[in-house]
Amino acid sequence: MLTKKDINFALEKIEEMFPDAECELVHDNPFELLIAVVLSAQCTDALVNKVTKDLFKKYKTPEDYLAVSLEELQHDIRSIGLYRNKSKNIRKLCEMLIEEYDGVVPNTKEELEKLAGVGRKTANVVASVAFGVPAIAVDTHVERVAKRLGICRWKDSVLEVEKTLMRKVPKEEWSNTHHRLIFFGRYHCKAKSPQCDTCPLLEICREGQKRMKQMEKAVE
DNA sequence: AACTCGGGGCA
DNA sequence: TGCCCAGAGTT
Repeated sequence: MLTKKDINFALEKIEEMFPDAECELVHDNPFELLIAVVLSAQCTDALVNKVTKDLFKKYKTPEDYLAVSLEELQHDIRSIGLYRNKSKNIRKLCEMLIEEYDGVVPNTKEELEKLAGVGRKTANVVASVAFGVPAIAVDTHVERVAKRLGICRWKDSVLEVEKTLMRKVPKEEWSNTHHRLIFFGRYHCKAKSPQCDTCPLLEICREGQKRMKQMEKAVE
């Protein structure tokens, strides 16, 4: 298992690789960010941004999403996929915001996660990006990277990955950490083709060293 | 713990 | 043209 020192080394190296890693979703306010992150499940930020560019001109408030038919909302977000579930969740989400929070997006992870369509990952992203709450959002990229590097065990659940990261990373670095790991996972430590041969983290990476040894054996 | 939703991106 | 995916809800 990696030490805190190793992880700090890894995060510094990743920051050198991706100095401007940050949330790529377009958002002018917490409500728009919340909608954008809910829509982003299982599709790229670029695709979400393509949809929200027009969506946010048409829908400004929770009331706006409830003012149109479900079919109309589905049509407006259809190009991102999973649109039936997401449109229903957004309507429910907006109802809850109006009922329980007077139309204002709550600013804690706990309150956010209770909203429809909002899981732990979405709650953490919104809390940290919109409200500056210390949080580490663990998506498939972060999970894969943490497990490959050896920050946690392969069998760990997403929740365990998050807890381990929070334990081993200083709190003031939490909000930066998930963006760094997401970028690293997306562009370098890819699911199918990790680029270990050019990776600055190789010296501390459990999976990377294993792969390089296999490469050497294959040559012999 | 496994299954479902889904159009778009990419090999 | 077929495979996979920046999650969350349901069973």
